[in-house]
Amino acid sequence: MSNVMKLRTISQEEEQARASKGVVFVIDDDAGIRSAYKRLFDIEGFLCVTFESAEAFLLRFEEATSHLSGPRCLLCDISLPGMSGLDLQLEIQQQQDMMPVIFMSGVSSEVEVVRAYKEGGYAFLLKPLDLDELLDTIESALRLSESRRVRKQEAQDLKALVTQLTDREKSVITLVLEGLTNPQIGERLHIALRTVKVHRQHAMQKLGVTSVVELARLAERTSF
Amino acid sequence: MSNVMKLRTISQEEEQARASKGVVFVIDDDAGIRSAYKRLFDIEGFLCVTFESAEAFLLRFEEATSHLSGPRCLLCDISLPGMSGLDLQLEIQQQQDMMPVIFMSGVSSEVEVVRAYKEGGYAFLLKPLDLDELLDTIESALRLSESRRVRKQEAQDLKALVTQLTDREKSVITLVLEGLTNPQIGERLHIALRTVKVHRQHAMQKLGVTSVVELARLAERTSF
DNA sequence: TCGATATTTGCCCTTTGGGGCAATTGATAA
DNA sequence: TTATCAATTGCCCCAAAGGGCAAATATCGA
Repeated sequence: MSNVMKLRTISQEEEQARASKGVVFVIDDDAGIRSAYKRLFDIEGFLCVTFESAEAFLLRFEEATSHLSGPRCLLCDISLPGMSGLDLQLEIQQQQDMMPVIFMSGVSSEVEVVRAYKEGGYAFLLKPLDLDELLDTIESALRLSESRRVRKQEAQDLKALVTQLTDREKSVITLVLEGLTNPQIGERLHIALRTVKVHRQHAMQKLGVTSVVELARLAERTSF
Repeated sequence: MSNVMKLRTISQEEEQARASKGVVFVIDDDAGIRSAYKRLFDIEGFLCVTFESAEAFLLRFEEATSHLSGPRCLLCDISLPGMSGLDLQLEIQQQQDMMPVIFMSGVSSEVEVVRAYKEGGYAFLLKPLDLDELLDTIESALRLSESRRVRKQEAQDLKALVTQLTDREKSVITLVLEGLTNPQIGERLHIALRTVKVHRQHAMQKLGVTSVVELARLAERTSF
């Protein structure tokens, strides 16, 4: 393995390690400001990717970070040449990711601020920026992003489990969750007691639960 | 019953009916504006109570509406003589009620708007107000207030149920919720199987559930 | 001191739950 | 056409849940 390869490998690991702590996208049309933020967030241990415009962000942020996992947020100047921060925000809210957007601005009208919040902006920072406030905001935005991701992942996992069930198994489990006993379920579905037991058993196995309590807990977190 | 009494009774019923739809508190130092809002919200079927200052609101809103139940929100001009809308907002966030606060303002600096949102303001409306937007905002704030109330009520009810349980019953139920069987619980607590069953039975009765599934569901919504 | 409540346990009985073993039927994929 | 899988059911067995009846102890407020 060449030295270059070694370095590159280390860099990828480092990249993922940073991404795990948080990916901070920065959009600003001033190259100096971009590099200042990049330095700051690099020091803080985040992975920072900067863009010069909203259009550039939409085009490239996905390919730039799709191989990386971790919470993410966007720090965006509200007044940008081309697509504005507010319009970008609308785009982002449409995506499934819904990454929190933190706006910043030096010369904002109150109308812009109100619109930013109304359209789901996570925060609005006015220049001159307070460094501690900036970092606090970034961190809480990343926490929100992470908790959303976790919730979404859980929902997906559960959905995957449930789709493994056959129709019969699903209907049996549904009645179990309504509190019916096996004999009652048998009557309801016009099947023998033994059949109910088999379906119930299979379903419990597939769902990876060993007691009704676990089953109920799992069912609370999804919708059968 | 005198005619006056009759009228008063009807008025009280009407008052409660309106309160059930929603109580809208309005704070503005301009008497003309206050009465304009009052007329508007009266027409819309809400119960509207106006105040000329934040101080007056804090002093009198509770006695004025404590006998009435229903969702509530506050529509407040941000610039008021004396205590400002923002300071009032801080007070309100401390209360258990946490009624949503909608700010309005004609001449707001963006700093004020940002602070209002950061401190938990529900919305910010800029003058000139759009009537539809105002009503939409009021209604969604009232919905939020209502859902908070419902959630809180549920939590209280459940807590009341749980405190009815004796220590022994609680510990048995806890282990049931961990998925242990009665014999296992008996071993764990060093009590006879029959004793476990009795505690379990009593606890289920007190909690008003008839199956483990219901028990688990209930437990998901509380923290034992 | 007396009655109410909580805690405990034993005996006994019925209903449920869980599951092994075996067999049939129908559908679907290789 | 064959093999796999879902659905079905019967027989049998054991463990667990639910609960009636009765009784002993302990605590605690009236």
